[in-house]
Amino acid sequence: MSIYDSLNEPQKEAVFHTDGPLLILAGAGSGKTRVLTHRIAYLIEEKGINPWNILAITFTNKAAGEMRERVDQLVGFGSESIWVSTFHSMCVRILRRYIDRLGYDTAFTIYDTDDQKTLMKEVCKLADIDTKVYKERVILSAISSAKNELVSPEEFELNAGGDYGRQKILKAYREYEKQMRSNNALDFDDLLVKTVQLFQTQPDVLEYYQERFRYIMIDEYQDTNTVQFKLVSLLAQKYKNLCVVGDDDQSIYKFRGANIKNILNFEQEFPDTKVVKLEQNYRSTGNILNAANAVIRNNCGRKEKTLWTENEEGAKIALRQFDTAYDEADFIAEDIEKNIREGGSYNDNAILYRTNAQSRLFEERFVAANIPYKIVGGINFYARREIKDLLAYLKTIDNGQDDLAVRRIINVPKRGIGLTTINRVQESALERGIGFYEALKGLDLIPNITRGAAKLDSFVALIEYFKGRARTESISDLLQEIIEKTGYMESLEAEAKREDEAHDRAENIDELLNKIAAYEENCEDMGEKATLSGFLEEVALVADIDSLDEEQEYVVLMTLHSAKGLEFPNVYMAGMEDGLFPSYMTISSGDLEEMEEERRLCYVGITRAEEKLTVSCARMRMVHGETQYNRMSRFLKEIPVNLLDTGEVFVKKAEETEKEKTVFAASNPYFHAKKSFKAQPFSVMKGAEQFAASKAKGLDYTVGDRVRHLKFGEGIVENIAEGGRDYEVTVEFDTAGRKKMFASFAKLVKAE
DNA sequence: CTAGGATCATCAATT
DNA sequence: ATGATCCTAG
Repeated sequence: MSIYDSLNEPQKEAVFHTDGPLLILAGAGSGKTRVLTHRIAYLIEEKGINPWNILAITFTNKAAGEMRERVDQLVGFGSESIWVSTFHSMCVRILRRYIDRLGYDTAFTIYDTDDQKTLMKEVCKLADIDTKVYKERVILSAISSAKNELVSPEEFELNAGGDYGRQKILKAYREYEKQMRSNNALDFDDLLVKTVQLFQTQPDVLEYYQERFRYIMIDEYQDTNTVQFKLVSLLAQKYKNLCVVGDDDQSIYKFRGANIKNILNFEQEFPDTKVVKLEQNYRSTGNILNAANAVIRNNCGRKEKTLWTENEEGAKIALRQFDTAYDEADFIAEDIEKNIREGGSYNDNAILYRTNAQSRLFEERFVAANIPYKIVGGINFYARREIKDLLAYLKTIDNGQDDLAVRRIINVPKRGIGLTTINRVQESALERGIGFYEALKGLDLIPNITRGAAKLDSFVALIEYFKGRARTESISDLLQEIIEKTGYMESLEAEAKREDEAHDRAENIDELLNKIAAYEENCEDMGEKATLSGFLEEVALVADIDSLDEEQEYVVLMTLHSAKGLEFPNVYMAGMEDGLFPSYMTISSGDLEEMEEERRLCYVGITRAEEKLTVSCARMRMVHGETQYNRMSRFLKEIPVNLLDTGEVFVKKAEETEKEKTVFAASNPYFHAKKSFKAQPFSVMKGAEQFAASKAKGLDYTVGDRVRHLKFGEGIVENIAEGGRDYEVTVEFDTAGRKKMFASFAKLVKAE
């Protein structure tokens, strides 16, 4: 009896195929983690591979930890020398060792999204870019896509051509790179890009890692992007022992640059690839699986496969529609309480939603009902103000080159150092080509600093003092001292606007101290030295999901994206409404591929459920402070009715919806209400469906056109929605504001 | 020059 | 509803 007997045939095939490229197409819940861990065990035990030569890449740190644990259980030894990590952590480890070859200091700092935005603001000022026209976010995402596609500023220039907007972005890209370099900082994308650059320019480094990683495994391969693919192919080039596991139906990170072609074209990229399909699902009941299959079937660009299961049919999928989002939250809270009364435990339940904002309603209900819960995602712990402030102190002490960090804390807590003074220092630093902190140390060289000088001096003295302490104290003690010496807690009290705010923030700081202590302890266990930079690096790469603990008794709330790779006995998918999921952006863009990505997300959600799935929607909800009226999500209509339990009240309505859609729509009081599509002249023009619809009816105007109304004057058509026997037209009038009207009554005329 | 208050825009998903 | 920018008083 060996550990491999419990595997099914295709699983065994995958485990025993150890040499050469291997593509495992693993449907949801088909036991891919089992395959990966058994494969590692097989490599070590049966093939005598040194664990040291194995690299496994997972999507989250949490998954990495679990994989190590499970290998440990199988093999009993050696798992600690397997390199299991995420792409980003792997790159950091490599870069800490070799990035000096690319002209960076190995003590580089990692910028998160907030830092990037702050820096971009700066960049736009320097490059004379109007952030009203080119938003920082937009520029940053353009740069990020460029990096993800391995497009350098030089190549970007070649592609930009004469396009004015592209030229602006190019300018920002150049300046951004320059600033990043002088701050000795890398953003998330850089971690990957620089590693690829390192491998491409330093053959000896590449050779070293190729030798080291003779067997490579990659999980969630469908969500890798172009850089990651490049990285992997460089590493695997020599031995070609590359095993990737993925499911094209679960690719949900296209917006982040994930390239589905990486999986669809794997066989072309790596000739002689063995392909194994895992189609037996062990996770979900028959009904849940059938619903998932029915939904995903509506997508075109996918590898054909159908999941099947030997599990029993199980309960039907509960579909509930409510008048308001409050009712929805009430129902779910009550339903969970009911489950608990019947002997269930909190951590069997998960609530999944499309946007983080939806968590608030549930949070309120749960607090009121005394239900323990944990919200994953939202504002990252390390993105909170108080945490970022304190980390900025640590960064300043650790790496004086990080201007952003220094500027963040120079007046926090308030020291009477204002913007003007900071700008003077900045200018002087720029002129002399040195860092901000360096400039601070040579104050006397800066003109026009008179009143501020004393304050700046004492700030520098404070930091220098801390630097001295950092050499002898532990990180925890250092942070404690920073908090005391700066009077940070007192300033929190003074700044707090809300009752409890200071208290909440203080709790977060305690949590930070705990995390530092845990890090120091962990280092001790591993026999490594706990360093400030080590801690800062760990901090930069943790995702909220990493803190999820299955043993803890709480209901988990998170976005559908975060739920990837997890499973729960009882799952609620909330807010299943057109406009929320799929989102307005997707609907109004008319982009088929985007819609398919949303559908995949829905598929991911459904397949998280083991025993019971509840899908729910509300007719009315507040979004961004205004009331929206939404219809049931189109994805729900793709689930066959015989798999659904619609509840007594709802049954009638569901039938009506099916048979007499128009009548139902017209009699629905909410139908006439406002559906606010925001004005999006460019994307709306692409709205092919809407365009076709309005044309078909013979309206002589369409979205984006200027029209004239008898009473309201001229305006722009923002939206044309089909409903009942008429079209509902939304017009933004120049003088009368936004109005919604029926086309047959409004008598709108196209104006030119 | 700095701090505090008022006004204004923005608002998917994540390492 | 929340965070950034503008404006004014000290």
